[in-house]
Amino acid sequence: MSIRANYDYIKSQEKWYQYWLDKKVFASTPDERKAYTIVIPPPNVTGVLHMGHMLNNTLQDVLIRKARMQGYNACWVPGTDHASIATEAKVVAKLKAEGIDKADLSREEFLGHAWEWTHKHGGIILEQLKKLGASCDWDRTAFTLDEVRSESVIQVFVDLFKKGKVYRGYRMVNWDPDAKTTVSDEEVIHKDVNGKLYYLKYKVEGEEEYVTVATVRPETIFGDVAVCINPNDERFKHLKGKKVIIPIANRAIPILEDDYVDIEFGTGCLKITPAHDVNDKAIGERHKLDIIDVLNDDGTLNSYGLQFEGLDRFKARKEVVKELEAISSLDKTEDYQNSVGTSERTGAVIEPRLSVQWFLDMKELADPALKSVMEDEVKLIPSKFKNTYRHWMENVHDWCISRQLWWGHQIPAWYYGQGMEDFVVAKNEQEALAMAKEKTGNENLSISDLRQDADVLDTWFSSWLWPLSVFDGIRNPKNEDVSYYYPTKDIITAPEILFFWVARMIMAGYEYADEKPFSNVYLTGIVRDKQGRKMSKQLGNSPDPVKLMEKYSTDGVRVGMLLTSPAGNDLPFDEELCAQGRNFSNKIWNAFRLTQGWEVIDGKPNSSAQASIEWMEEKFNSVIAEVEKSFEQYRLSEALMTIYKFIWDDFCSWYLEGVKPAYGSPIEKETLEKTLEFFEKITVLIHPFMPFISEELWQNIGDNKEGKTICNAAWPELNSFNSETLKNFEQAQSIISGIRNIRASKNIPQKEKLSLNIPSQDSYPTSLKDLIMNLGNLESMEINEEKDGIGFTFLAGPFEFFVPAGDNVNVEEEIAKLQKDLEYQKGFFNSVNKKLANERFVNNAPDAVVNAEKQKREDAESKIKVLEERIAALS
RNA sequence: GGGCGCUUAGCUCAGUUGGUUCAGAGCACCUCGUUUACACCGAGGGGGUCGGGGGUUCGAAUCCCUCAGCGCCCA
Repeated sequence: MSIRANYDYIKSQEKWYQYWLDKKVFASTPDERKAYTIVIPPPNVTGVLHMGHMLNNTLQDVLIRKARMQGYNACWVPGTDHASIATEAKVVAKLKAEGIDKADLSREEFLGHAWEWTHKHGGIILEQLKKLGASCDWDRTAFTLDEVRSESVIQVFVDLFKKGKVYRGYRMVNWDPDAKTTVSDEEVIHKDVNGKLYYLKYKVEGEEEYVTVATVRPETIFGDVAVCINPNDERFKHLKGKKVIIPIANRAIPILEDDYVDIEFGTGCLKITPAHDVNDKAIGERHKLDIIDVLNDDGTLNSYGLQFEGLDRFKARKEVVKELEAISSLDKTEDYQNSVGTSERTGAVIEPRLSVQWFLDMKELADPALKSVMEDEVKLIPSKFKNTYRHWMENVHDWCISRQLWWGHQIPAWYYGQGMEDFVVAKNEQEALAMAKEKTGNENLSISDLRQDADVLDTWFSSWLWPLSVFDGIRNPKNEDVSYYYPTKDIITAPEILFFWVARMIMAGYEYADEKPFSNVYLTGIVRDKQGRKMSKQLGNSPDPVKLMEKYSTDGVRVGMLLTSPAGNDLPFDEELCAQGRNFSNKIWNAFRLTQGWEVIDGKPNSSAQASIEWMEEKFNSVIAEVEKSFEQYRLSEALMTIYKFIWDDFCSWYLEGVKPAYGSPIEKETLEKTLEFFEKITVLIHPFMPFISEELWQNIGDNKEGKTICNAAWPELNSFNSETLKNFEQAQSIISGIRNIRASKNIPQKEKLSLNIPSQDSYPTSLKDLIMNLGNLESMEINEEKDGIGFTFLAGPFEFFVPAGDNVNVEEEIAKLQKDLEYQKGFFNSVNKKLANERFVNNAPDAVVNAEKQKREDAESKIKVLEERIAALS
């Protein structure tokens, strides 16, 4: 292979991804192995990759690649979401730009445009996922609006209707006047805004008196049907049974009494507008009041708004206030902070509106879904989300599932008359006709008498079936795939859609498979910019992940994102992180380069190399143990950091330096073989995180790689390790560091060989002598307690080492340094001593703790002695 | 308004049941180095009264109370 000083990642990435596709490495079919399944959170079909996807899909890829190497039958199912409201909005905007108005199109024509748009943009995001190395089983790519998924959705709707859980109701819903559709409670974002509270005067009919009501929405006075007071309110007793006149409208409405009215709040007098407020509607029902809706679909006032008809509600508000002022019906205006619901999708202010919609009764569905999370049958990671989850599930509302859109699954309900109950729900037209005939007893009904509901279902009504529907488990329960792959293992998603999606998938899982959909829910954070702002298209603060991958390599960006993203925490993104990832990649590349540049001779490892090899065996196993522990807890950042430090510090800085032959000298064959063996294991270790460079190197280590891939290489097994070996090596490391420290602080050149006097045979592991001499660049290392000469001392463990150093020594400086050290040790000794003198400590603390303190005291004592002797010798 | 969570080095975060290894890691920073894999580098180093106050305990970053600031969810 060519050995460039920098890794050529662009070529490598293309080459290996294609290789994996050609070899069908990611394809999965049921077999005798255990399955490890992840279904992708389907991105919007017409979307493009953003940083959130990058993070989310890298995490999935790490998990699935590791599982694959561990011998599981790993299956990561990709797919896309039709994203009803978002896609329809995009298509409408696109048509508008071309001068076409949606209202002028038939449903079929519009859907034609929508499909065209989908086909044009649909593949983009999946191709981008390939660029980031996603090891999905592409043969299984699913779409929420394809045939299998659509039929599944319809089947579930029909089934839930039969079970009485899906129903049609005239209810207050959240109306998005921009998209002209309802949205679910979960899609409404409440924002605090500074508004005004208007005090309006309503004249009492036949009297010269006025009552004052406070409202934030004066434009709704046209929908008023009553004014309400608390029955216990003494101030208004005399008005009972009278009527008031709505200003401008000049319509008389009754004064009613209801406990709901808070005597303390506002004026104690409440206007009742059942069409535009949930609470008003409840009062209206109690008093059997009319409902007057004053708004059109698009948020403008209708004919009830009289001269304000056609004005948008906010414009109308201003005009109405002006008019009220002009006719002296405005008492006063106050600043008022209130909460306003806005649409998650369009940002429009949501209007509460009464209309006939389809709902799903959630109560029974929620029970098993709540239980499974509370009992960790389905684990939330991090678990702090359990509380939020429980709160939501215990207060779950019925789900409004109909949307006044065309792009989506059309509701399978057919109407045959004008009555509220004149409809049937069926899988298709034929069945509907048969049912309608039976229901009406009218055998003469024909298809043309049926009219299908024009609305489509909420997008989440298809996504909630995803873990089952991707395996066709709704239409064909117990089919081979679903039996094998379901329940899936992990789902990786953002906390924002915990309720939209995760909770509902759990419900659907229990309802349709009698089993949880996944075992672990890994909740990622939000990717933010340096100023902590959420990355968004509008702000333009989101880097293009594809460009980043081109600049820093895919592996580099993956590492950069993973290094700083513990589950549930936001990720303050910084390009520097990608640079760190790229640097790491380059470090590994060059370590490999080193191993390829040596001349090789037959032979056994020299003593320094032998010591390094023995240590590396144990170190590797201890690292595996640590990594495995992190993975168990889904602490992927931690696992990666452990590997990062292991490779950079332990393998490159210590091991390779330990086995590296002197310049120009050859390496023993066995040492090189061992080294490459370790290297191969290291490529395996980093593969889940850095799929490309690991494959590139793995292919070049050892023989018989023809046609094979690291993707299927065995993940290292968990072995025990000898901690004595590790401890000995650490002692050698601190001796070497001591020597290096002296060199650095005394300006002794790296090349100048030094001698080392060691206090005793026990002060260091003898098998590591040559390693110490090698890495410390020593010419001799002798047991010699004589430290009276001129030189420097340092402590490694409890032992004192001495470096004779002739001319380099500044005696006064040295004594001052030793004095400072001595003072510290004395202080430390005193504090430990004080602790041990405390009877209550000695009596209450566990023996291990007390003994440790005693050991500390002993060590300090001997250090003090050593330092004092040394000072005396120098003085 | 109700509920939940967070506050540890300049930044991002670890810190399991209070006690060996408890004040840590990575990055950033400083010093030195044109060494023979890598300057996308090496060796070495500095930096925190663990948000404030109080309490429990022989002992608190860790448990309790309280105050302050921040964030999330719900209405």
